[in-house]
Amino acid sequence: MAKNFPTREENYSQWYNDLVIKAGLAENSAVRGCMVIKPYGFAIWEKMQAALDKMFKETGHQNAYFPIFIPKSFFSKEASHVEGFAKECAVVTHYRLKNSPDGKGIIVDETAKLEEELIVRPTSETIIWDSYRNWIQSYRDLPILINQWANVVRWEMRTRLFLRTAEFLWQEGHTAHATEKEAIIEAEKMLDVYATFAENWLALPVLKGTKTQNERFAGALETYCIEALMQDGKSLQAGTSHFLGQNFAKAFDVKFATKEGGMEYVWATSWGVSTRLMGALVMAHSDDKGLVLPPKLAPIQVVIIPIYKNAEQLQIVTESALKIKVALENKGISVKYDDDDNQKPGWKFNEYEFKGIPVRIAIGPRDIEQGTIEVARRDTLEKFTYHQIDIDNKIEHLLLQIQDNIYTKALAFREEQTRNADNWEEFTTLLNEKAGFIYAHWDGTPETEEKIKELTKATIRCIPLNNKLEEGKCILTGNPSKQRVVFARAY
RNA sequence: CGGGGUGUGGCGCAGUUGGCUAGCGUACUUGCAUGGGGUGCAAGUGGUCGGAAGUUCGAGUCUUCUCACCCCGACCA
Repeated sequence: MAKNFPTREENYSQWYNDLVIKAGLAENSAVRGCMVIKPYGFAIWEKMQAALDKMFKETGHQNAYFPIFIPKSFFSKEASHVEGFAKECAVVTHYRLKNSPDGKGIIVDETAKLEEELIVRPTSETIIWDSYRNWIQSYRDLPILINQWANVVRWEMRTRLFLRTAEFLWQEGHTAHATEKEAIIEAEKMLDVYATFAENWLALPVLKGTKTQNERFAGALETYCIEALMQDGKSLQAGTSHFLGQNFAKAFDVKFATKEGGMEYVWATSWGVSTRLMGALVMAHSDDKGLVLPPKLAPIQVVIIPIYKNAEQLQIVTESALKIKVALENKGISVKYDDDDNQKPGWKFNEYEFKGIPVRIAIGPRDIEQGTIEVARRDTLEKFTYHQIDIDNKIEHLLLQIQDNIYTKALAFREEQTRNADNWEEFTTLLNEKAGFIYAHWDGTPETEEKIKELTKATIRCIPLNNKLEEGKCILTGNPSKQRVVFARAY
């Protein structure tokens, strides 16, 4: 199953594609650009959802659901929003099919043309703000803190499993506030939620920052983002949170009566993370032997493999194995006991390594005699012999250690791949040799950013929050600059 | 959407200037042995060669069209 698998060194992009497919996370479907998320991949996504959903609720948000279809006219109400998404929208024009007159298959019934065409949502700001108009009259109705879990469609030219697909799953938060300050605090708070999630669950260190004007969300006044570094030195935008100002309130005429009796437009935010996080998870931690999953997101945290020569031995081994399984499960650890007789232990070892199961326990007759088990950890590929006494606490502790180690390793990698460039030559040399994050001065103009992108394919990933101010000269134009920004090639 | 590449049992591949019954590895099924790092031996199942049309006595092989996927561009909150 996992043979003929390229190394990261040989072909990083092939390594990723093969890994996603061969580990059973997802596959391509009959529809171009759309993926099938398979049970193992979906189980990981569900764990992400559960953790995020809890964090959203803890910060006062409620879930709701808005339609997948958006009337075309809604879409054009916010000018920059339309401009940003128009090129990648799927459009519903008819609502009926009929048998083809020539008897060959089925065709669109031209008489069933929609009065107003519907856009399949690429994001839901417009349809949601159209509802908010009816929900908001007074400052007493604010804030509105809503999240929805949904699928969206963006007709991408070039797709890759999880990283960029035509249809993807995500959550989108849409909030409405009485004041600018409150909205900005909300946008920043949710960015923090994302960063915390990335670090604690995905074991992925992220840079928090704001986007430049060029990279900003269509319709936003400020876009906050978390950026993560992948093992090939490219950056991946892992989540965004937008301060939308009053743009959508004005477009959809959402006003509220203030305490003082005036009428004001509502302030808005939106924020989202998607199944792209699955791609980030894979690319950040996995190795040439397959997936490496952080324990907190692994659908199976521990696999137990029996070693035996005959039915009699299997029975004895199974008895011990199941005791361990129960003890671990009582600790809330998810355990699979694989007593499938069709595969040999060696085959299973490789298989579970490929699937990224954090901890593997092997137990055989020798262990039974000695009261031990063999424990192997996926992240370091080390093997240990543990006494069975107090095994639940030991494994629980080991899982925490693994989670921690995966994060530490990713952080060390990022630090190693983060450098300063003080002039154009240093900048291009770094980009060509190592990529990674490059802190460099930029004169602050969209034109310069555009030019740098043209010349090097590197973009400004973010302007870090709480960035250190420092006088310098733009690496391209030599114009004065007050701070370094983060450049990288990106997904 | 432009340039390049690949489509042959589930997966990975071979198949010569068109020629006979389309082959190999792996997986799968069965049996026996084996079992602490992808187990060995033996037998067996499985393919309208991506699809359509054409050239030909004869097409996996040649021609045209088409579809899908991969790589590089363009595009990408």
